Amino acid sequence: MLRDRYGPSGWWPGETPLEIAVGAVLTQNTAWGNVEKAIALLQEHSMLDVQRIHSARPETLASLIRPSGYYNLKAVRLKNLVQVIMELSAGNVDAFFNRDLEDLRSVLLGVNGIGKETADSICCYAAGKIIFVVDAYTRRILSRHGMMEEPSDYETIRHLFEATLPRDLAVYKDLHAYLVFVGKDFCRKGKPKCESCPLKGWA
DNA sequence: GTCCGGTCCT
DNA sequence: AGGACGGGAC
Repeated sequence: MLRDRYGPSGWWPGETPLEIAVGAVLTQNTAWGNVEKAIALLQEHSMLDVQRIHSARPETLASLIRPSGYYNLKAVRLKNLVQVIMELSAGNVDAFFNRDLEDLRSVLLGVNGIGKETADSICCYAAGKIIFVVDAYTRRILSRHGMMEEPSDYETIRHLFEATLPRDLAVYKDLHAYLVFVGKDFCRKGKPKCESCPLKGWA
């Protein structure tokens, strides 16, 4: 239903794996529009770079990513992320992502400030690994359609999708993107627009 | 005033 | 379990 409605999603927005990973951290509990401003500022200051982020003062980084909110917290989180890229791959982003999914995921989860959703977003969209990303929209949509016992564990929901979906990276990328589209535009927290929702009639 | 593509700490 | 982090858009 969602593919018919939306077509290829083109997700994740971002030109490079590093930009995608940075975006994944910056968008934590934050509207994407604000993240775009922050990423644009990083680019304008040539700061979308592992070495630059690594050597930047947290306050400098924070001032650039200010529009994305939680800027002091996220500045440290970005530095934590590039720190592990420096340590494990000498700052080589491609090399860092070129490891087994299990390995990459556990390394990312070991970074302070990167939880499951952020780790899986990076694995899927920056590293191209087949892993399904669960977020607040996913939970809300499943819940409202009576497809989920509440509260459901992150891993339980992830495995629910992974047990059913074809092992196709494009499908994984697109479905999560579609759920975000539906979550933003229809299955909103406040006033859901069920009548015009693409998932009207689904369960 | 509410909500946002969470996560960590107490 | 509850609180902190926070600017920007509607």
